[in-house]
Amino acid sequence: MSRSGSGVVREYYTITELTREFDISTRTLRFYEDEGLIQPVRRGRTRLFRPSDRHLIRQIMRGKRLGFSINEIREIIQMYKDPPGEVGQLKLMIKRIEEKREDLRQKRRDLEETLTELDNAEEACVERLAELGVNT
Amino acid sequence: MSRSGSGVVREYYTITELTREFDISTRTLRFYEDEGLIQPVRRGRTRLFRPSDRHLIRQIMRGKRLGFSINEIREIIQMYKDPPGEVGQLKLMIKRIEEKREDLRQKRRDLEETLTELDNAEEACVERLAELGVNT
DNA sequence: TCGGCAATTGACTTTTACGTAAATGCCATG
DNA sequence: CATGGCATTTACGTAAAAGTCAATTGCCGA
Repeated sequence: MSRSGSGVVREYYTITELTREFDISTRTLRFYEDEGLIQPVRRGRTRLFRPSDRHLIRQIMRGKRLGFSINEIREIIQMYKDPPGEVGQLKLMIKRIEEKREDLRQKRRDLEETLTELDNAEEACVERLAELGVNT
Repeated sequence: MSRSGSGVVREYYTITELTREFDISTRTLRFYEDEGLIQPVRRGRTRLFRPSDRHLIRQIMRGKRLGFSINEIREIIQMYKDPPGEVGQLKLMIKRIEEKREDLRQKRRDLEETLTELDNAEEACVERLAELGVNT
């Protein structure tokens, strides 16, 4: 049972569909292709994006929100891919993954600290409002 | 007891001390001053950074690691400051803080997802190593 | 007073991540 | 078959966030 046709999972997405879904421009998607982050197939000159491309775009957007550069995102995407066959490569990959995770853990610490400080700032505002006799 | 002099809390830091501590250039600190993020006092033309400036720089670096732009960092720093006196301003401030917190919560979700995927990627590598009969 | 080093200033350059415009292709529809 | 509507390619533009470089300038100890 191959489940091809008009099922839940689309075969292909057009570039405009994806620009709408992710709220980015066609220029940006073409840029990501130039950068080697995605490789949509072609029908003639027209790009056809598969679900795997769509998933990659999702990961790219996530990386962007976290403040990673295109190069860093490229590295992270590499890590998601199938592990290499050679032992040295595998060990290197594990090392890189561990580094990136340490990076993310630092970001998490930064994030929690910032959230805490914003908590305090908001509370100070609320208290100030209370002092002014404002019924929230 | 004013605790001035060679105590634990320094009165002033020089620009080079801070460039070493935070691993940034003097150009960068001057840039932040131009941008109004810090206001070191002057002795003659020389900048003297107080502990409060140092703390601000710490916050700036945190914001940078989280991928915030200079403008966003400026906004966040504003939020840490003393709350305004006027009710309308206070309510606006609270709204802005809540928005920024939502932003940070999104980042946290992105972060956890990315960490999870890197976990899986690393595990796949480790398994592959095991398959190859490598004793970790 | 002089040498030297640290700090400042200002101008110019660089990198990243796209935006924008112009010219053209492809194709369905009336 | 002309028209509209996306798509594509190529080329140049740009804003943010510094980096780099050169020319002072201030200050401190000998």
